[in-house]
Amino acid sequence: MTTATILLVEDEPAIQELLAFNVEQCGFRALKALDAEAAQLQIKQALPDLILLDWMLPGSSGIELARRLRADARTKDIPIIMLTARGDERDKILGLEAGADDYITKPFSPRELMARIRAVLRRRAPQMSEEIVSIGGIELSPATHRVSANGENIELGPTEFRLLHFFMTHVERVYSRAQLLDQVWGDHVFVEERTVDVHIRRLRQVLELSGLERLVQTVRGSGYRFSLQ
Amino acid sequence: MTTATILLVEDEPAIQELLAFNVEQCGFRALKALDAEAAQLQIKQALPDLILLDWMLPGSSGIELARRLRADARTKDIPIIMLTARGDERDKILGLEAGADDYITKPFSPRELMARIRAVLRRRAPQMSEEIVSIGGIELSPATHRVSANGENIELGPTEFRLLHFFMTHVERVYSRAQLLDQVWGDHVFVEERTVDVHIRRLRQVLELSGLERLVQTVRGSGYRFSLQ
DNA sequence: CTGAACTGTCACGAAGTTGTCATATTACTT
DNA sequence: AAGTAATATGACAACTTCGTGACAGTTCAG
Repeated sequence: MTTATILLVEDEPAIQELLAFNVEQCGFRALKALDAEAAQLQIKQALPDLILLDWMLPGSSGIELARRLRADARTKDIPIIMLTARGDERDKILGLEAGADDYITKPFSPRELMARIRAVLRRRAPQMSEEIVSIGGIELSPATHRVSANGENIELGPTEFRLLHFFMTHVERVYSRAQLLDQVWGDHVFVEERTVDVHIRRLRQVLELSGLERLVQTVRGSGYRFSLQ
Repeated sequence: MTTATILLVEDEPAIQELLAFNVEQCGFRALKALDAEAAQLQIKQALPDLILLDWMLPGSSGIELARRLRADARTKDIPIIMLTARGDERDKILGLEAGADDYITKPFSPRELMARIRAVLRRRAPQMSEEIVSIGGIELSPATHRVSANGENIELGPTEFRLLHFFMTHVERVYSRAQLLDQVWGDHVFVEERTVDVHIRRLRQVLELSGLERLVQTVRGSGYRFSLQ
């Protein structure tokens, strides 16, 4: 779950600051744009995960920007939440028509804003894989978050679960500690490479408890490999 | 099947009366609301089987109301037929997008209106029949809003009921707090994720009182799972 | 109006998880 | 066989996540 980037398009600096504060408070990264042109540049470069768009912008209107974004294949899937003045029904309708995902009327509480942001991001979030991975007597189901070896249930911590899932879908190949950190932990985390060793050990321990040995193999000087023999 | 209740949301009293007359003539029960606010109150209390909604309302628009209803888990399955002025294509498109099930243009014949009402009710019928869900000794009947475990009756609050219903129809799979909020509370309900924990606890409490344990399981770091094992 | 039922939020402690280190063990080289 | 580099392991403190009881705001029937 990498931190989502949110672009704030708002011409009033004071409000923009407020938004940025709230957004960052909740652990998101905030980008800022004061008008539609600046916004478009930012969007092309940074491809934010969500756009918070004030409907009343100087020059090119917010609705215009929304239309343009929806027309471009690269940006048409970026969700938009629009900020509108209270009770401006026409704007709401036009906005939703132009492809906004949700709207919020000023003034709004930080809590409501955050709730809507999370709701929209959640709705866009990719579905978790439904597919059951099965290999060498081990069965792993991401949807139910269960692992079994020869029918017996296995208990795994979150990290060991992800690690095993990765290995089961990348059999036979050797991965360095750095690669495993990228793939299983995420490429943004700062963690000692040796930490991988520890989790490999924990995974081995649980697997051996179920009579499965030598599945995770050490390749001295290179990394680890998941293999059936 | 009990007589269906139909809510008429129409600001023009004369037209509302006409609608009520026609509806009641056909053996349905008619509720009335003159604006969106009154409508929302009625809906929450009476849970009508169908809503006949004029698109042009004073204050908060019909589209607004429709969206709100669709966002709330309790009301999202209530069918909506919208009344539009002749040939207002934009409204039709928006209306269907917002979740209306059908539309009818003014002026309309009573016969046409009734035909559409019956059609929509019929279409929803299979869902309304709400077969009893039964699993692992628990029986849940959406129609009567009752739950029993091994024959013994169980008392559940509305939210716990919906939560259990969802779990019973989605066994084994793990759901995050966010997903449960979407599915059980509704998309646009803004509630802290931890609130889910509290309702899970309340549900567990009641179930354990009936000798059913470990049905709702915690999957640390991921969410919750309903499972018989 | 009053009391009961229900809901959402919070604070706190309990329980589980994680990253890191020190030390032991192993594998390889010479 | 000894020396050295790489890996395994056990311990542990910091950190997250979860369970739980309390509580205040609402709704609603009587």
